[in-house]
Amino acid sequence: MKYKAQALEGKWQKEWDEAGVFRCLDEVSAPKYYCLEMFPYPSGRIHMGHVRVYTIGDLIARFKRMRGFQVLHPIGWDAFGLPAENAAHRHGTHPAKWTYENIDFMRQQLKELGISYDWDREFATCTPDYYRWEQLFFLWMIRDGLAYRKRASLNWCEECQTVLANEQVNRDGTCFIHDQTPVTQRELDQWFLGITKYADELLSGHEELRGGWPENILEMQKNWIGRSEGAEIDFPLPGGGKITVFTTRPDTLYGATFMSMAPEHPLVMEFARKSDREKEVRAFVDRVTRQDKIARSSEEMEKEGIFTGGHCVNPMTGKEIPIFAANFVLYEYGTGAVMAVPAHDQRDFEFARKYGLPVIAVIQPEEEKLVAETMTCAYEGPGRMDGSGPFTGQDNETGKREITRHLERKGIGRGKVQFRLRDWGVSRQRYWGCPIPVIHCRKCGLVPVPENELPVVLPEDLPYTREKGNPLASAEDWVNVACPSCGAPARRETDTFDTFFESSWYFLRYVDPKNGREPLDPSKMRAWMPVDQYVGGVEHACMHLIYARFFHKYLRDKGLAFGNEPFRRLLSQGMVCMATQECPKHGWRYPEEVDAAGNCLQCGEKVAVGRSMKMSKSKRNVVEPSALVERYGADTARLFSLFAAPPEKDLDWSEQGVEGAYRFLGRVYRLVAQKEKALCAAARQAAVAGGEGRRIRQVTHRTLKKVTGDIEERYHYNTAISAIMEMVNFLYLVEEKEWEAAETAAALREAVEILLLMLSPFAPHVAEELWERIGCAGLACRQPWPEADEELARAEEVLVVVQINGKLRARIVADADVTEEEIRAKALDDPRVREYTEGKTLKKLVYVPKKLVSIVVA
RNA sequence: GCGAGAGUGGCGGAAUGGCAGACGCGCCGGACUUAGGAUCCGGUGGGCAACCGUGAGGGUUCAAAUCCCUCCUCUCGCACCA
Repeated sequence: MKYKAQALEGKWQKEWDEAGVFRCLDEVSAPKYYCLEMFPYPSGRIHMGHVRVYTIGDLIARFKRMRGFQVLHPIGWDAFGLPAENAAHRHGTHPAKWTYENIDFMRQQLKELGISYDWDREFATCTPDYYRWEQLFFLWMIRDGLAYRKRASLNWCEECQTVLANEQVNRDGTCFIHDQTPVTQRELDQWFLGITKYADELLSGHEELRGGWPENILEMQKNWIGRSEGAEIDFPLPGGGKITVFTTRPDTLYGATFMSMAPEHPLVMEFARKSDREKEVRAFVDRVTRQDKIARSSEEMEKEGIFTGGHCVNPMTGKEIPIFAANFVLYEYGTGAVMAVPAHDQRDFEFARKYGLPVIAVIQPEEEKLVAETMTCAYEGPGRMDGSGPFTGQDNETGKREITRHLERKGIGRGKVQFRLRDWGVSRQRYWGCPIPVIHCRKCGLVPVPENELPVVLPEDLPYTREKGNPLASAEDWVNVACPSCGAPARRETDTFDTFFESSWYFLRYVDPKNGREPLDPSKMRAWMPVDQYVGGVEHACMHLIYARFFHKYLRDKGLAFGNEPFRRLLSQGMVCMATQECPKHGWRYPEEVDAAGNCLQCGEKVAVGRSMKMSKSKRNVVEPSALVERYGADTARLFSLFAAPPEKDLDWSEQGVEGAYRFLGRVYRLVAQKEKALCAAARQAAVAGGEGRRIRQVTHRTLKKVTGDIEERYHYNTAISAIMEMVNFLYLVEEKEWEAAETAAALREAVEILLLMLSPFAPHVAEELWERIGCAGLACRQPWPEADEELARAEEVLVVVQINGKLRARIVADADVTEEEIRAKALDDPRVREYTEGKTLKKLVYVPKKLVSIVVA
């Protein structure tokens, strides 16, 4: 009679596996549904964040299967990446070994959770069978001019003799391994992908996604892409040549009194050298380039600059203006130089006041007249053009267009749409990644590896040491090759791809994961894409999701993908959080290092309970999924994850909440087990009945309608579960005799069957077990989702509340088909209402059908 | 700093302009029991009450947790972590 999750879960996982119920076949007539969760990085073990995403995805997959869809629900491993190298560095384990062992362990953990994956489609991105195709895509991209080389600056540690990721740089600018060594910037040639060519389409594609994607994600992407309209303007240099700037305010051109350049801009040092200011300018540039880029763009950051010694000419006024290097100008954005209009840009204003540069107001607002000398801040709003030659008097929006036209006619400027989005740097100076299929030849330069020589396989048998940077560089057998073009000795590129490369197309490969002839089979792509539901963390809002959309568009242009957008719907789930515990002597404590009374098990001191934060090993506020499954079973872990919060919100982990979920499943189990005999004896067809039978059926169908809507339309699984709980509470209160009487027993059998089917996507193992116990044929997870009987689900009575002057004063029960007149009369006649309205004038009466009557009296 | 979110009982949450607190946890009481940290049943925002209550303050409305403005606090992302 007792609910024993463990034995029962193993049994059903085996049954599902043997029946192959989750294998997704290509040739089926049912409509397709592609449900995908963001694949995991094989970091070692599953964490609660994984449990949450995969449970949400599985709920959707199982639900859609019951809804009659042929569901594709795959899983794989995002298996290249930095942690494998860090592990190698720390523990001496080879990245490949570490990765494959982690995959084996985590696969087992996912299987224990009973997630309904088609395991036949599993792959790891670190295998040549997968990455060979992205090497091919890259060769295409080179040919299409979408991949190109550019110098870019990188974090460099002299001690490691290698490039560092941002996360490997300490806050104080030192190396994460050698905390005495300052990280410097070093310029290297890198591969870039021209994602900005798709910038406009990535933005306009939002129209297609609207409705299926959360609005906040679209907003974040929009800001990330950062489209802004303006103009490029050439400022001639007195000695010949020019500097081009991008501005969104061509209307303020007459007010440009100096120019600011990014300290990294090569012209900065050139000007300095020519004017003997090299020393002081160099000092400034060195200091600023060491500053944190985020801090540098902050508005609060002190605006700093230095005169470079150079001048250029304002093309409208013909005046020479000085050129400064300034800490707030970013080299990556626009042209790395901006015209400074202190009267109409706050940053320029602060800068001009600080360095005593002229301020000229060229836009006048409606209400007041700006005088440069008395301005205390920049005026950035609209107005009329002033001191702007022939444009004076125009409205500034007209002025933007007119000045741009004028510049275009004279050939010294042009209208330009600028994006904040930058081209994607994909080179990584690392070992554990996909080799970039290029060969460096002395004579021929960069030579792409010929397609028929792909894949360039990453040698996994290299001894891995951190000592000399990327081990690929010293793998002589691998690095030294004959140039494919001239046959002379040449060297392979030793950089590997950014791991976002792999995650940008894995969802396409799942459709046809074993295809050895081609990366993607067009007919299968047409059949299965797009992904109908994508589930993943909000932290991927910009980078992964934009890269993946970009890849899909490129592959569409190559005729391999179809449609414009790969993910029709997106659900971005919140984080899993838990309270932290801190011992005054031993610091952060794992939950199992604290006793029931809240004392540290090591020293007995009282631990301080901190506020709930994202689960992380560093704070030790983590719960091991395996321990949870061992203790309560997978169904409890799943049910709690779905019940504790709606999917898009952060979830607070609570041991007691888990306990509650477990208790609920026990309650369902006992209910069915206790009534097993009566249920098996009951008729299989619930009749349209009156009395108690009808009441039972009403509860059943109302619950079914609510649960269906919560899953299908609202994506609120927590309220779906609470509705199921309410139904179980109701069934517990049904009297013994009703389980026996024929008519009510049939209604109760129907209730229990529907209950188990509703429970099946949430807690599939226990649902399966009980489904079998009450003598139902087949697997619960293969049954069609039941249809709610609208007639039974409909409310027969409505509760109308009466407000008087905004305060709730009475409640009225009426038939569901009540008319407005009836309810008005009934409301005004109610004794409680009369008490408040007696002797007063009725000023207003609002009736919200079947919900509320609002009376205003004076 | 910029961008995106969140803030409701003792706790997780429910209610998306219309009964604030569904459901669960915790707590209190009862039943059963040799026993209960099992199970089943009931109660549970505050206040004696009028009433008061959704981070703070203002506004719109017959009606605001929900819409608008100002502010506070917290979380996530910011391009080499995935």
